[in-house]
Amino acid sequence: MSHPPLSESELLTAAQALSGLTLAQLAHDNNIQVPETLLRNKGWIGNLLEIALGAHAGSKPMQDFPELGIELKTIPIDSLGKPLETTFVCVTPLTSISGLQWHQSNIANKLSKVLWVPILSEKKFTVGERLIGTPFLWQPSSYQAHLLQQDWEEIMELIAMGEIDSITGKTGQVLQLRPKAANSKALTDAIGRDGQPVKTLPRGFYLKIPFTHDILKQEFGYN
DNA sequence: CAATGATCATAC
DNA sequence: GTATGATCATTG
Repeated sequence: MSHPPLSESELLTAAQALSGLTLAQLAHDNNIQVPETLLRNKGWIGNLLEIALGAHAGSKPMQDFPELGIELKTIPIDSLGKPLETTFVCVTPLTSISGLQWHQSNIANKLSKVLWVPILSEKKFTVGERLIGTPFLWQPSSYQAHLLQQDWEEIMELIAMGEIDSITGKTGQVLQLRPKAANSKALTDAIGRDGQPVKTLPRGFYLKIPFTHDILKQEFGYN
């Protein structure tokens, strides 16, 4: 598919039609070469699915399918359906954040509706051998939304108070703040302990594995 | 061996 | 550098 889907059902149907395909098959269908490893192609799977589903290509801070209000996320899983990695959501704003509310944040918008595409990515598989699982649409339950908002507010409060360096990957129940940069020497503006401008490592919001695991269990059940 | 911290490619 | 797509790899 080279055009954007016109409706939610069209998108879901197109995505589910990919279920069972290997990444090599999908890559071939889209005239894309399969890398031997993801070491230098970390976003390859996500990009492949974007192309296959006609997602809005671009580097703007918005959903993949803005007209449908849907964000596309691939998620690597093992044979038991457990996520193998955390899920990156978006870059975290570190300045001009006073008064920013959860409901107007980029992360809340992106997580308001997600098309999850599980990829069976066990280590014994080459990239091309990995299998596309069953895609499904998800919207956070009131409880999940509450957990996300709580973590977001805790983290953003610390950032606003100039305590970003006290935040680690352990902060938060379902959401975490971690580096999101080219390397550990990258610098961006943030708020210092006395409210003064300081330089720090760019950060991003990630969904912790137990949280995304729960989403998958909720969809597919245990076992 | 899970989880946190570090890193890779690309467009602009 | 920022924003897109994430996974790598060292640490505990």
